[in-house]
Amino acid sequence: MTKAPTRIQKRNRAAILSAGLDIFSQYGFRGATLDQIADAAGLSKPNLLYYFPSKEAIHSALLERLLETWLDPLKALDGSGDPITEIMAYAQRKLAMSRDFPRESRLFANEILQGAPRIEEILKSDLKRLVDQKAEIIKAWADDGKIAAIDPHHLIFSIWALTQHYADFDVQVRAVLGGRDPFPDAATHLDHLFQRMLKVEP
Amino acid sequence: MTKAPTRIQKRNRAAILSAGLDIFSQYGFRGATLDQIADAAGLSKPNLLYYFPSKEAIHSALLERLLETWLDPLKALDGSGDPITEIMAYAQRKLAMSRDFPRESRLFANEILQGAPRIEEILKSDLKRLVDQKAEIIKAWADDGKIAAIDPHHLIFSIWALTQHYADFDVQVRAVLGGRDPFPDAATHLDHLFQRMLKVEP
DNA sequence: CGTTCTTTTGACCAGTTGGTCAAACCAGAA
DNA sequence: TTCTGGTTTGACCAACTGGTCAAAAGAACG
Repeated sequence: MTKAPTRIQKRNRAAILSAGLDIFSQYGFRGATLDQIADAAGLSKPNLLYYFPSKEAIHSALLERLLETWLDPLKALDGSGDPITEIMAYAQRKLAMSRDFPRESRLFANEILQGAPRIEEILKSDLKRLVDQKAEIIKAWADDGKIAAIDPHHLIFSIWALTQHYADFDVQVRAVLGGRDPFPDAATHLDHLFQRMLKVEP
Repeated sequence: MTKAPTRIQKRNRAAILSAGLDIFSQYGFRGATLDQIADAAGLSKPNLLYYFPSKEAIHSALLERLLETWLDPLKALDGSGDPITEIMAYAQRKLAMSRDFPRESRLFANEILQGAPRIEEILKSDLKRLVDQKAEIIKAWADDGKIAAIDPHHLIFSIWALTQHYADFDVQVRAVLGGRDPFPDAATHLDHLFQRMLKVEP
């Protein structure tokens, strides 16, 4: 029977997770150190290990929380809605996540770059199942002539690529743009792009 | 005056760079260890340090070689060619690079994810200059009605995102596709996509 | 106030890390 | 064959790594 967490526990656990997100999303699991995370969280290393039993545990907690929310936008894609509206809304939701949760996006990117050792099974089961199911919906729309004929899986990959790029490659994007905020323009750009991509030929 | 490299030097330096590319592209600079690299290169650690003076030196050599070839496809975009052909050829060249040099793509991704500490200045100067110049060309095409009106910078970002995704997120893409090779389908998908994206409205 | 439970810390540990060095080894030219 | 310069290695080092522990310091509550 686990006790209810105290005020201090809540604060410190949150601080550790936020600090861990900062560090892990930048350096990956291997490149991050407990000293860095403890420092960023404003705690001593032994104190940090009082709240999480190991480096692994912090990372696992973050990945778990991430996967939970990461797939929600795709789950929300509704087969009974208007096809083009649905797909474009999904893309805009994902772009908003890149804007509002760039660290989560980079944590995920880092995990995949390292070969996804900790989540490969989930990708092959849960993620694949979800994507296959939504691809089915998109295929039906295409077959019915409601959107242009397009490979559903690669359409989903394209949405991921186009939106996550603005979080994962943020420093490059801003360097090229001379420091300007890319997101407003990115939103209208992707809007135009998906409109043209999906519109049925006259 | 530097001597010409011997046969052994050439072989070992190449082995080290290849091993370094393997390891750095997976784990990033901080996450990679000299022992890993030496092991992958089939050399002892002191022997490795006989050819490169430090971990930094190996990484720098790789980044330098990378940047040299990484921007060539964009440089080749020709303002005097046929607009749609030129842009689509650029996208296909970049996709081919994701297929043929995925480690280089991941090395670059890792560097950017970590905040690009070693190449930020180059991004802000050389890369920005090159992109601005090519964006100029694309803008002229759009103004002349030769391609659809589209934000040139974000068009370039889109090409980067859509193509590099297949290298950087390879394990995710393959997991979702059940292990199938994504590249043939990706090529035709991107072909259709850019065709629709760039075609001028009738 | 004192007691009990939670929280924090300094000292410490074994294994790993990037890097050094002198000595040994080896290939090839004379 | 010997000499020479390039090559390889084992032993070593200081700094850092993830993690432990007992003891000290705070909260919480009657």
